[in-house]
Order: sequence, then structure tokens, then C-alpha cells
Amino acid sequence: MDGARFTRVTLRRPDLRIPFPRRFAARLTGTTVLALTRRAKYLVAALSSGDTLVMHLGMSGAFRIDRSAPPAPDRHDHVIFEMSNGAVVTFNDPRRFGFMDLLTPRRLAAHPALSALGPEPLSDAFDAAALAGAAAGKKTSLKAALLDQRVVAGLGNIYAVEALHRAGLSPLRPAATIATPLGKPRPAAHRLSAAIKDVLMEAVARKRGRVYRGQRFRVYDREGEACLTRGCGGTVHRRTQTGRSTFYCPDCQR
DNA sequence: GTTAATACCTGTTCGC
DNA sequence: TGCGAACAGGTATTAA
Repeated sequence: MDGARFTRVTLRRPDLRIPFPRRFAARLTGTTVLALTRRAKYLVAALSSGDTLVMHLGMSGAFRIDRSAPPAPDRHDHVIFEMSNGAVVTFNDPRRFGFMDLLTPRRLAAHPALSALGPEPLSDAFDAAALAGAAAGKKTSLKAALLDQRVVAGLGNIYAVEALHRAGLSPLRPAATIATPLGKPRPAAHRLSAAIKDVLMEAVARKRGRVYRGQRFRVYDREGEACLTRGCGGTVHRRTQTGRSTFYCPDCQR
């Protein structure tokens, strides 16, 4: 998409999860994509107009790229970008949990979610020290801290649960317990930061990110089943934390 | 300032 | 079989 220009933008409804900004299509049309990047779970397109197109797939969103005439849109094709290079980019989102926004430089800099994002989990900037520093002093649970995008960017419920299980850490323990009073990493912070990287790298390698149900995890969605930790013999439990399902083994996750 | 709870949305699954 | 309730996800918003 880099270098391509929006020749036509079609909105097939006025909103996704939230309304499109005013004059969305008009402000995009004629601008060129200077760079397309990702930050946390956001897709970010820097535009020749100076604005920034921010896109989020929610949980069921997907882009389809057609190099020739696209098929007739179905009822979940919500946005159609026709590009100067001939590509037609269609955003499809059955559950409509995604969203798009078009930010001026001023609004981008002041964006409360984007500007406060923590480090990318697969980057060198994310390690035990960074994790411990972010968790130190927090009053919330370790699980809730992992879902806080200011602590680590882009981790979702399933992989937070999987990483805690792999690290042998209880999701219920206070986040601050992985750090010393001075914010230095305890052994738990080393195990957890490594587990997060492992879980994400394996997920990327599998390239099956769209399949949630039916996919087998080590602990997620396995309530009542045997814990898979070697030599554990425990049973997977389930509970709700901050409105999201947590799966864990009380025997091997401390 | 921090943390928790709610709203948003609809395809799928579950229980009666 | 059919129907309605519950559920899942991430973030913006509101409340505590």
C-alpha cells in the first residue's frame, strides 16, 4: 500500500463500533499512503495530507485485497478503499467491533490510548526490567496488568492467560509482586516476560490468528480439564477478572 | 491519579 | 426443533 493513493473511498454504513469521523471519505480521497505500520493492535497509515489513518480489526475484522475487480460486497463489507495501483482493499467485520479514525497531527500526539502504549512485547525494549518497572506499585492483579496496554502493548486476553500459565504465575496475585519495592525484577518477572515472548512467537508462527474457537490452547478454554504442566496433576479453573474470563491452574500457578 | 465497571456488536453456543 | 439467554473479544467511556 505504500505509495498508493486513495482514488475512491466507500463507506457502506455510517459506523463500525463507533461512528466514522466527519468527512472521512473526503479527507482520505486523493491522499497517498506514505507508510503503513502496526502499533499494538492498531494499523497506522501515515498520509501525505499529514493526517494519520488509524484502523483496528476488533475481534472479527479483516482486510481483503483484490488486484482485479472485486466480487459484489457482502453485508459485512463495510469499507472499500480503491487505490491508484489498482488494488481494491475491503474491510469486512461481521461483529463490527473494529473501528477507524482519521487523526490530525495534533489529535495523534494527544491520543490517550496511542500515545501511552507500552513497549512492543517482541522488541528488545520489553524485558523483565521493563515489565517489573511497569508493574511496580500497581494495586491491580497481575492478569489485569498484562491487559493494560500501557504495561505491554498488544497483549490480549487469551495470550495473557497462556503466558501466565507458562510462567507458573497466578493471575490473581497482585501485579506488584513480580517486582521488588524499588521496582527491580524478581525471578517471576523474568519468567513472565520470557513466557509472553514465547507465546506470541509461537502464535505468529502458527499463522492461525483468526481461529479462536476450535483452536486448542494450553489452558485457555480448558475449564475442568487436566492441567498440562508436566508433573502437575491439577485441574484448570475458570473465573472472571475485570469482565474477562481467566483460566488457570491453582496447583502450579502461584 | 488509578482502578473497576459498562457499553458497544453480533455470530455462535448453550440450556430449556 | 425452536427460542431466548449467555458468551466472546478490545477499547472508549463513565463511574467510583
